Amino acid sequence: MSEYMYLDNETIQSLKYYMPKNEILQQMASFFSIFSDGTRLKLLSALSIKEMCVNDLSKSLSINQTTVSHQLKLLKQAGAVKDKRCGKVIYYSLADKKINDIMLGGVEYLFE
Amino acid sequence: MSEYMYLDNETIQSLKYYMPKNEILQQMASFFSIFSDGTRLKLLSALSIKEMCVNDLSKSLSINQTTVSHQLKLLKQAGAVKDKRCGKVIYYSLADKKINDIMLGGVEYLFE
DNA sequence: GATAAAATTCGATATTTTTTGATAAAAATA
DNA sequence: TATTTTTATCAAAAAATATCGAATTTTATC
Repeated sequence: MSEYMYLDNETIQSLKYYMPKNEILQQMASFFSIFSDGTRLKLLSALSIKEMCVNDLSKSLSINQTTVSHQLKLLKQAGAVKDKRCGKVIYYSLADKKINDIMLGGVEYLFE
Repeated sequence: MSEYMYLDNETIQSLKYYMPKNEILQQMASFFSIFSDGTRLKLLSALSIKEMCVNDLSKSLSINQTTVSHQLKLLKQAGAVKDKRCGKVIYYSLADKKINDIMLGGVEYLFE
């Protein structure tokens, strides 16, 4: 059994040149993992309607406050949301309209 | 402390009408989880170049053959890849060009 | 039918993720 | 300053995932 079974040389060269490097693949995986959890998608969907504080997100979406805080932290680290403090309240919002576009891309693939 | 803190009625109505239902959010999460793993992204990237069989993917990408098979199964269940048997070989390929577009969307968000 | 090649399933393990209660920290207010 | 409100952190339990060797299944070929 040779190293490759059915791959032609041209494809092997293509793989060599066009495959993203492991580090890039890891960054992509981290980015998409943002959207791979229902709780986070729920938070992002809500924030696409209006900026909100932790407690209102928790109450309106029926998610434990600690969980909301934790997931918002992940979302912020990933650059998907930003925050703004007004007195004792911290308002969260989508960091970029593209975040919503990516979610819509998923909906489109699934339901169209 | 009232049920909501700073949410106005208009936003509460918007949430009621525009928030995706939990089942939809779960389906979206499942879909995006496809792209949330480096190994799967590597497989999808390779398949975006050319259809390939399990063994060639394993050899060319240096991923354990069992792992390749396992992840391809997940990718197939999620509708991201399709397969085609030719004799004893099963060729895998992207199910839809959109799968590649979504990966490119991630690259774009990260690096542009 | 026997053998070999290719892919899948199974089972065990290790790792990561998610969730949550308790608690702490930050800011406003009395 | 003491208290209340709002959010974040910590630690632990629960759940989900990824990987890989061994065994099994499927198909082709001899």
